This record gives sequence, structure tokens and C-alpha cells, in this order.
Amino acid sequence: MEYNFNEIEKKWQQKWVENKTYEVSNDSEKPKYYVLDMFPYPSGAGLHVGHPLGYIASDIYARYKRLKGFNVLHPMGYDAFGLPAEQYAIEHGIHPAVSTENNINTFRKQLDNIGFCFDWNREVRTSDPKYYKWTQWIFLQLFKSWFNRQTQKAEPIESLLKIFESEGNADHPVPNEKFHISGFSAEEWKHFDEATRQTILMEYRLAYCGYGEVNWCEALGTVLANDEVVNGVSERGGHPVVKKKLRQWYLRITEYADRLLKGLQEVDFSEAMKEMQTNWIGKSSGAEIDFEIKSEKITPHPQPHSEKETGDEALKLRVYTTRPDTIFGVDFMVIAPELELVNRIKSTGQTDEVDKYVAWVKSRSERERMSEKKISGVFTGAFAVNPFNGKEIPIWISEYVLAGYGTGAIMAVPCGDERDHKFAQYFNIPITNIIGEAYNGQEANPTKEAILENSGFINGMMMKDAIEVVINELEARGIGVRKTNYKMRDAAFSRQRYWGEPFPIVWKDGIAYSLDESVLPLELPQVESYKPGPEGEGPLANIPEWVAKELETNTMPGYAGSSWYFLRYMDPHNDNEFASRKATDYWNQVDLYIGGTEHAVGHLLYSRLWTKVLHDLGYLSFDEPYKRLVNQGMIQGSSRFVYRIHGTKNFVSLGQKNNYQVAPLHVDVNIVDGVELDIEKFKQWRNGEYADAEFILDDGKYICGSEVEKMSKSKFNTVNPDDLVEKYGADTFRMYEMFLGPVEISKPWNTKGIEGVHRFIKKLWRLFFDEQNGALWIEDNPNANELKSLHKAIKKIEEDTERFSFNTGVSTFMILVNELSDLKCHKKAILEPMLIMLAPYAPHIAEELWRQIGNTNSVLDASFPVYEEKYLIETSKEYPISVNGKLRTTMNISLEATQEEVEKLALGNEVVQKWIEGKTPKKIIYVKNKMVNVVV
RNA sequence: GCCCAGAUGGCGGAAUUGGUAGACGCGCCAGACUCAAAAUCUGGUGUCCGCAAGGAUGUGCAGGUUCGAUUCCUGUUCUGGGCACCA
Repeated sequence: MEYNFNEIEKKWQQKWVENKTYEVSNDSEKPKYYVLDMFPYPSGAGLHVGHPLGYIASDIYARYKRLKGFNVLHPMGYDAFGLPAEQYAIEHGIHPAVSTENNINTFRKQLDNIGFCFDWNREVRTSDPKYYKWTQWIFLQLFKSWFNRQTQKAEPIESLLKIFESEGNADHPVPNEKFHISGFSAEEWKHFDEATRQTILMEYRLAYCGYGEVNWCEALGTVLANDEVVNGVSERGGHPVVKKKLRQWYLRITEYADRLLKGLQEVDFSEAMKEMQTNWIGKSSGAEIDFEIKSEKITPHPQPHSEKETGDEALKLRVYTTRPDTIFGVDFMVIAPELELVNRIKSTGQTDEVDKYVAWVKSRSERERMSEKKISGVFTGAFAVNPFNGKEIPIWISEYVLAGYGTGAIMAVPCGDERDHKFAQYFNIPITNIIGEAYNGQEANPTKEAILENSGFINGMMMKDAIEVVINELEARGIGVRKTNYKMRDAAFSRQRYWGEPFPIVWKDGIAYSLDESVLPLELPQVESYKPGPEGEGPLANIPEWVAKELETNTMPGYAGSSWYFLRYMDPHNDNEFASRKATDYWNQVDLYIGGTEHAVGHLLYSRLWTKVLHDLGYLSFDEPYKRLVNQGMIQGSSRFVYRIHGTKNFVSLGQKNNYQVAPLHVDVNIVDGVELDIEKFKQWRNGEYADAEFILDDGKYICGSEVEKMSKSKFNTVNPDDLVEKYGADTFRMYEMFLGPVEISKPWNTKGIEGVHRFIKKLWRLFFDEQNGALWIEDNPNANELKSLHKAIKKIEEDTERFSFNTGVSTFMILVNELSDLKCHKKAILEPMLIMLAPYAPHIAEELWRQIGNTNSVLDASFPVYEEKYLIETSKEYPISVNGKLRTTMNISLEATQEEVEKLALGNEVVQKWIEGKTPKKIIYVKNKMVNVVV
């Protein structure tokens, strides 16, 4: 019987659906296990071979866990809101819901082709009102909650109201220190009007409205995403893009910074992932220090006024530093150019230069500013006064200081900070050395271990000890405070777009109120056009009825729906709750989450935040969503190029392209074999655009150039899994994707090599069937060699699957099949356990052969074979024998041998004799079961 | 620029705790079967010297620790991912 994979795979895929093989119950005696893939966005380009990598890995693990006796939840769904569908709608007039539905159907067909064990009953789509009803509901919980710093938990806003009414906000200061109302008493609170009260409450809400800068493109009349802006102009059309302040929603994630940091200690993420999140949160401790400003515009000693409305702030320059110990080494100050303060302190003589520089900086993106290597800056003409020694310090502005971090101002210590050092050198600012020989005059030394000099009252102190001393002194003298800072900012949570969740918010007299939960979902209305509304507002602002109802015109960003989807899978059809407590208690945390590192600081932090808030409010029993995270690498595209000779329709092969003026052109990788172009197919490509092209060849072949790039349609380097499944079968495809290398490593796709895996599967089939004789399996008892092969494989495959080393798992199967073929073993007692182990990797062929040899249930209902050590016990080992660490020979030595016996044996060896050349060995290193090394 | 990861034969990769570098597969070479081809099977295959036996060398680069380093340490180069409105 022949291995007809197309027939077998279709048959089983159908039967699995009919038999509900993959349906999972929330009621089970078995222990639960939750395997989750990161939520895919169903793009119009469909699935390419890079997408299934993680899905195959998780599918293998999910099936493996099932064989190990777990009730396994392994769902799939779609993150269906997003920019691309909306852009498509603008360009083609097709409603995003329609194109999204089409894309999902394609996606689903492609996924089904590969034979995943998803429970499709639990599918969710973020754009489905039944789903986003609960996204909106959770948003309202965020809106109606505040973070109590004393309990470090989210609480309903009512508890804050009670506090305000009884004691004001003395114990619960406004999180935003720049807010114009700082403290108020219970009495004052009671006399505030509604608008003031709501404005204050907004400053506490976990979801709040504020103002933020966006990329505004006047010509397109729209707000652009960062990746739609290239070099300061719009990607489409090249129009200028400027910063514009718009009303935005935010999530107060900064309040959770410490909880998010602490939570990392209890989850099983890679160290790299934890480090990335830790760095993103960017907790640092130090001090804020006030410096008096000397500027020709400001009188140095003004009358004291009430704090907020006067120039008191302008008088002082407040900097944040993590190194207060270097206070005597400050040679200049740098403040962010966009700070209002700049205008108040710039001297007449410097005004032109300052204004010119500020205008230039405003045209630059934050990314450009951070990555600029060229030093730039302008002196403001003003000075700050060092509070400890009265030294006058010039105040500069430079783009490397960002307004959003700390106070937007730094004290620059060139001898201790490399960036400050370069700045000082570039602008010839004299450098004060406070660390003696530790500073060499050439480059900064950021040490904390040096002894301070030229440092007034902290002279002679170790820097790291001086930090505390200075902070205490600052606080004692009232010129500074101890301060913890976070790099992380609150998360912008609104988009001026159509295709996203509407906010369940209504505006009355400029105050945002929540809609009643009973009216949810607030459905996305139909629109005539997807064009942006007036003044950068979203398309919803174009709908008169919407605006008349004073509903919010922003929509939620892509990460809204994906922040909690893992909860919905637990109870996807629940109309009364986002998921029942019983379901979330049973399934609990995601045991295994597989996805790419590109989500390290976005999605992962947001969903961790949402989980913590839902936990604090009493809706979940756990406060970390993902117990274990495994990162998958990206499959990159390997692009191919042809070289067209300028001004002709002719192409020259790679080897000779330097002899001509050529332009490289991406060519479809599917018409290139390795690097050799199929010229006939090329002539037919793109409707015969190059039908009459001529070619200059290398040895009769057209050789293409190649480059590793992202896999994308526009680069013609995508490979569709459907084609490979058609040609080799899903089982081969699955195993080949795994065989490519470790899941967590990125690598370019290469279709060559899939034949090897296909040959292995056919070879495995031939252990069961023979073209002449048919069925080969027999009932005989296995011998020691056969049992040894099998149990060696059981051990290795179990280990490899457990540690997600699927590539070595596949090679173990290859070794097993090679050995069984050599042994001519067709015994059921060996083959049957092999099929169970194979079921996660190659489910179709495993199921087919499992039934063929006489089973009536699914192979997935079998139990994973148990490894028994007794079949692998060895009495001796072929030891490597080294002389002076260089391998010279091997010897078969009993595993029982003692040090003395080994020494005797080794020294008696001819080869060893030859290499020690009669010298007496210094010592002989013998590591049992490893090696022997003779040192002379 | 900052943060994270990676680099091993012609190619994808293996070496799990510092102990025989290159498992497994592709490709390539030779052979068997065949009228021939495909499929299949057998053997070989890091590089250099050598007929061979054997030897030297070899895990991005430069150092270091060790009896012994792909593995640990220091420095460095290149490639990929992220950097807050792609998802």
C-alpha cells in the first residue's frame, strides 16, 4: 500500500471534525493545561510559511500534553481590528468587516490544511460586538477605578470619593505632579463644582483622558502611525508630518510599574524577556534638585507668590539625577528644547539661535532624536546656580534631553557621563574633575567606586556612599527631594480611526461620563466614508447622529481586544460576563504562551496590566496572565534578485552584473530553484511583462542575487504553506518547519531540504507497508536491540518535547526509523509506541497507521509510552583518551573501573605511550562516563 | 543611539551540567538496481599536508581562566528584533 498523504490527511481532518476530537470541556477530572498562541491579525496577504512556526510548536506541545493525561485548552481566534483593513477600505471602498471576514476565511482554510488541534468552538474575533461588548466593559472598569498607592491595588472610584469627602487628598496625591491642583481638604472638595470634581477624578482614573502629541499630516488630513512616517514625511505621498496635540485616552500603567516589575519574579519568561520589560519600565532612583536660575529676564529674588500661577517655577531649574553624588562635577545643564521654560530664560543675544534650534528639533521624531550621533545644542544665555558652591552653570538646550522623562532637564557631569563628556568636548565647555585619577581626561568614567575630590562636604567619600549623604542634605536644606523615576509612560489608548472598538463614553459639557453597562455593546456605526473627521478627529466625527449623541469619536487601539482574549477562550459564549468565575478559576493562567519577542513590551505588558486590574477588582483569582512564555523566532524571507541592464529589457546573471549598469529587481522566489532562475517561468511572470527579455548567463544558467529580508508580498519572497502541503503533505510540512532549527531562533526560509523529511516519513511508512507484500507488522516479541532503540527514542523525544527542542526531536525520530529499518523490525510492540510519540508531530500519518494496525480509538486518546532505563544499561564505554588535552585515541573501559585501573590501562596503551615520550605523567584525569586525560 | 538576541562545514543545524566538535537532514561525489530515468539502497564528504598510516588546524574576531572552552570571563565586529499609533 502506498503512502497517499493527500487522501489520508483530508480523511482524518474531516473525521476529527465529525468526531469532535478537539472539543474541550470545562468539566474534567483530568488536570488542566492551557496552551496559547499569540493572537494573529488576519492580514490580506494570508498565511506564509513563517506564521505556522509557533502554531506547529504549540500544537505539538498541546497534543503531547494530552497524551500525558491533561485536559488541554488550545484555542485560536483573530485580532480582527486594525489599521490595514481600514487603509484597504479607504483605497477600495470595501467595508473593513467584509475584507476582514474574507481574510479570516482564507486564514482558516490555510490553518485547517496543516491539521491543528484547535477547538474552533471557542474561536473569538475582537471585531465581533459579542466580544467587544466585554472589551468595552473592561474599559469601563478601568475608567471607574483608581490605583490606591497605599494598598497598591486598583479600587472602585467610589472609595476615592469617600476619602476625598472625609479627608481630602492629603494621603493620596494626584499622580501627575504637574497637575494644576495639588492638594485639597475635605472641605474644599465639598465646595468644588462638578466640572472641577470630574477633572480631579480624571487625574486618578486608570483609564483617563488627556492630551498627547500625534503625527499629524495636514495633506492627508489624518493622524499617522509611526511606521507610516518615514524621514519626517508621510510614507504615502511624502507629505510633511508635524506634531499635533490631540485629546487622547490613556491607561495609567505607570501606577502599576512596581507591580509589573515584581510580577516578573513569579513568571517563567526568558531572562532576556524579563530584562526587556524591566528596561522598558526603567525604574531608577535618585533625586530631584532645584537650581536657581540667573537670567537677564528674571529678577533673582522675586516676591513670594502663591505657588502655581507665578514665575516661581521659572526661577528654579528642577533636574532629575540618579547620581546626586556628582553634584560638584556639574559643568552645564541641558534642558529639553520644547520646554516652555526655554522661552522664559533665553537671553536676548541667544534668542535667534535658540528659536531656530527649537523649530528644528520640533520637526524631528523622538526616534531620530534618540539615535542621532551628531552632537547639537544651543546655549540659552542663562545660568543655573549650584546650591552647594554657588558656581554659575551655563544652561543649554539639546535634542538628546526629552521633555517626557524626569523633569525634562539634566545636570551634566562630563567626567562621569560619556554623552555629557562628548557634549562638553564638542562645545569646549571646561570639565571639572571630581574623581582624580579615575578620570583620564579622554573619556568619562561612570564609576561609583571612586573617591570624591573637589566636592566640598563630600570630599574623600566613596561615590556610592555619597549618594545618600547628598540626598539627605538636599532634603534637609529644602532644595531637593529623593525621587524614584520610571522611563515608562502611560499608554496611549485611543486612535483617530474607524476600525476599532468605540469608547462607551459620552461627553456632557466637556466632561466624560461612562455609558451604562446595560447598553453595551456600543456598536460601531456604519459610515459613508472612512476619511478622517475634522481637526484630526476620527471618522466617527463625520456621523451627525453620533456627534449629536455626544459620543466619543476616538476608537480603541489594536491592543485593547488582545489584552484579555485569553480569558474569553475559557468561556467564549457567555453573554452575562466576560467569562464565568468558574471557568477562569478552572483554566486559570495560560500554562504555555508561544509568540515572538516583538510583543515584549507592548501586548505583554498591557495584558499583564489588564489581568492585574481585573484581579484587584475581584474578577480573577490570579494576577499574572501567562505562567510560561516561549519565544519563537521569525522566519525571514530569502529574497532573490535579477539584474536589469539600464535602459533595456535585458537581464544579466549575478556573476557578470558588475560589467553593466544594472538595477536589481525582486523576483518571485517560487520561480527560482536555489539561486537558479527558471527563465521560462520568469517570462510568463507578471502576465508576461518580461516575455521578450533577453538574458546574459553564467555557464548557461541565470544566477540570482539573494538577500535575507522580512517575508512580505512586496518582496516576492513569500512561500505559501498550501503549496508545500499540496506537494508533500501536512505531516512533512509540520516536521520540516520544526526540523529547520530551534523555535526561538530566527532564520531565513529555505524550501530545499523538505525532501529529506519527506523521505523520512515515507521510510517510516515502509516499516508498516510494502508495495509488494502489503502489511508488514507482526506480533513477535521484540529483542534487546529493538527495545534499546525504542527506549532511547522515548527518553530523548520526551526530553526534547518538554524543552521545546523540536528540531532534535525530529532527528530522534529519524534515527529511530533508520535503526528500525536496519534491524528490519516490523514488530507491533515497537511500532505502536512509536506512533503514539509521533502523533503530536505528524498527527495524520500517526492516526492512519494507528488505526491500520488495529486500534479503534484515536491515537490522541492513547498514553505516551513510558521510558524504562533497564533497556539502556551499558557495562562499558568507549572512552576518549587525551594526552595534554588533545584527543589521541579511544579505549573501551568498563564503567566499573576505578581511578587506579583506568590509569594503568591508559598508560599501558600504545598510542598514549607514544605521546608521553617516556616522560612521567603529572596526573591523570578520569571523569567517569566522560573521558580520560593524561597530563605530562 | 539605547535595550535584547544571534554568529559552528557548501547549506539548515547538533553537542542538555566545562569533557570524543560537526548528530540528523540537505547538497555534492562514487557505487548498486535499471535498456534508460525516477524512486530506492550502499559508501564517502570541515579545511590543509599525505598514496596511506598518520599529523596539523578548526565553532565571527582579539585576548584570558582551565588538565581540558562552541560552552565561563574581558574587549570587539557583523546580523536580526524592539524603541511607545503595524499587530
